Amino acid sequence: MSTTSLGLALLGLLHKRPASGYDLRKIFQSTPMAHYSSSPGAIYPALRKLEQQGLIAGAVDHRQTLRPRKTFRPTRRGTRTLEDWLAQPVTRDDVAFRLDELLLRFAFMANFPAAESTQSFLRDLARELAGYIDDLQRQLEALPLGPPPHPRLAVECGIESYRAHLRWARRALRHFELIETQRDD
Amino acid sequence: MSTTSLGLALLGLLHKRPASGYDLRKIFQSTPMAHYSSSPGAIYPALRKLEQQGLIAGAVDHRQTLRPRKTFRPTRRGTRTLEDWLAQPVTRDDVAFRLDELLLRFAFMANFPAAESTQSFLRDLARELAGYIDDLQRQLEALPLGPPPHPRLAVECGIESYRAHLRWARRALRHFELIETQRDD
DNA sequence: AAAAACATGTAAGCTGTTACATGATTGG
DNA sequence: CCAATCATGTAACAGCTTACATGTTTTT
Repeated sequence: MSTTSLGLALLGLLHKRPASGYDLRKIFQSTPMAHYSSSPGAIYPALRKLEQQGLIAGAVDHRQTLRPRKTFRPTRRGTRTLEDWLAQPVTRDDVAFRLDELLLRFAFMANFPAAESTQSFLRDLARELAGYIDDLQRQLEALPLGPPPHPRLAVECGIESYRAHLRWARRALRHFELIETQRDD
Repeated sequence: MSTTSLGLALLGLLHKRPASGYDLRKIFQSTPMAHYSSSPGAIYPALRKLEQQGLIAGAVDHRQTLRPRKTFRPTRRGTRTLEDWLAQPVTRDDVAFRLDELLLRFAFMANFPAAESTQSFLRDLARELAGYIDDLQRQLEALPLGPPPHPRLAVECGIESYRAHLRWARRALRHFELIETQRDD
């Protein structure tokens, strides 16, 4: 029943712009979204499943071409599913295991400008990132001082990557807060 | 035929210390290696496959307990497979899609102190990270200036994360170079 | 003695990969 | 017209998740 990560990615793209399976594959190949598979064996079945769930609807283009070209767009239920996903709380597990998916959610919020959800998302994200960094720091302290230095260095790499994400989240939050005060003028 | 990512992770852990399936699951649950699944349905079949490939060998402990406890350790072929993996060149694709796996490789190099491979690994890693950051920068420049700012911010998040990795790799490299000169004294 | 945790596994089902198939359109 | 590329898929298979099964040791 539930919608997979790939399904939500497809739903988000289709909400921005209706597209065919081939269009979507090209997007996955050519943009930073390349982390999702562009293989036909993944995308076409995922589209069919979304259609069966009533989250997207396909319309066939007959104009000017013999070969039909099927263009998909989200149904109202699909849009609601997408909004629900974007509004999910940010958990520690999301931060630890699905950071990419969180960034994807953030990117898709661009198409729902009404909500102030972007700011609360970034606040929650910053809070969970800070908490997870503390966890990692504690794991680091528990490690032997070596040699070899590799285990400590590997954990330090993770910590620094998460710190970079935290700095980014705080900067992005300031950016949106600034925009808001400007708009109030 | 080929060995999966999980298989290599298991092989690396068993090279450090022979262990049973349950031991390995606990490691995956309790350490920064938690990104790999700790589900029995993943680990036990993976161990059996490694055994069938002749990369690990299981020995049954009968002492003091009715229920046998099967402890695995790598065979010579398994150790060679592990070494081959650690010695693989670092590619752009590794950096873009399998950064976690690269970090795992780095961590396992702790158990092969003979090789100076750690340093060449870090040099290659830094080079590929720098190249990939350039790619992302170009993708960023190709994006519209918005609003909404989300797409650009998302790409910037990726860039900053990769920059953090690059700084780490350079620092780690200096660390090993320093150790080497100290040892030469 | 009962409950909890230890330890090892299996089965069903889903997702994604790789490789292939098929016809349509476009460029030389 | 032939080749390449566009566009849409299918089939076989591998791997993982979830849920369950089973017996053992330890704790209460």
